[in-house]
Amino acid sequence: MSEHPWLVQLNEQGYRLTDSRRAVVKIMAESTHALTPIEVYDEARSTHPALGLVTVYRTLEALEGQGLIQRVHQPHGCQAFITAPAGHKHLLLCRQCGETALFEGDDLETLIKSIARKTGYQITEHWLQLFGLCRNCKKGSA
Amino acid sequence: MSEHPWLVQLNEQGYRLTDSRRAVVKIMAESTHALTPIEVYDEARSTHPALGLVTVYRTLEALEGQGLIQRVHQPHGCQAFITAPAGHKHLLLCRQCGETALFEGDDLETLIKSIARKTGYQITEHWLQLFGLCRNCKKGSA
DNA sequence: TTGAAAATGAAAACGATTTTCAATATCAGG
DNA sequence: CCTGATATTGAAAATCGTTTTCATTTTCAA
Repeated sequence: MSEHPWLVQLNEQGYRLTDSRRAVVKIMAESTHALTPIEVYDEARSTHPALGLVTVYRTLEALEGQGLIQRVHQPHGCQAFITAPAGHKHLLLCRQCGETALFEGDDLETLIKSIARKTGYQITEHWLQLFGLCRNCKKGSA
Repeated sequence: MSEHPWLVQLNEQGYRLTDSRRAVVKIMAESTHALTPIEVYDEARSTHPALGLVTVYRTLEALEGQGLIQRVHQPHGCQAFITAPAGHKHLLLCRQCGETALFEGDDLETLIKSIARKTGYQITEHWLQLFGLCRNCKKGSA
């Protein structure tokens, strides 16, 4: 049985591989939507009914620590997670169905440098996130 | 006694003016840092010791509803509020002292249009936030 | 001045997250 | 393949931030 790359990475970092972790990783790695701990819990129990919510929290924490998932901030709450993009990408979220898309955004360099000059701040990090309607939801609401 | 503009606005919207609201408004309107409900509570009680935390929550909710304050999202939490800027501005936060600065950022139009074209999303809102060190904290850590 | 209605603060309820802990599962070494 | 040290688990309890409930107080229009 060959393990998912995330499990391999966790294992290399000293984490043991358990069915609970496998169940959580499967759900998170395959989702195109941001999922809250409870949502992960509910979905993952279809594979592994004995799973506890506590373990979901702990596994999400480990995955976040490894940079494999990231927290998503939204107007309605900030508990949901998605797969972390490789490289520096920004997030685009559908307000209706929650689908996420990613885009490169480093045209920001110029803007950021100019802000740094104007404000005297040394800027170390930036968050850019867009909200809207995905292709599908756009049709539905037209 | 002439009231703070925020209180005038609340009053015009049908809210009654109370000492509790005056205390919360005073703290929020004068702060240059993002404040959590508990921080507002603690600071406001120096003026009005009888203040209850519940009333802080309710007043912050009213102020947010009026667009006078806004929630700030940070890596460590998303419960803090700051004065809402007039017009569309973006946020710059000092990671060390929490001081906030604002800047205009509508050079984003081009970027946003291009993302919309590429992804098929209809983009309705954007969040841009920068983190770094303010002029003062930069010195301290050098 | 008065009284209806809004607002208050204390306490209880609530939901999400964390901690505690005894039982279980993993996996390196024999 | 066993075995055992130890990481991991899930249930329950604890905790934290926030919301609701409710009897009392305050505001403000009449």
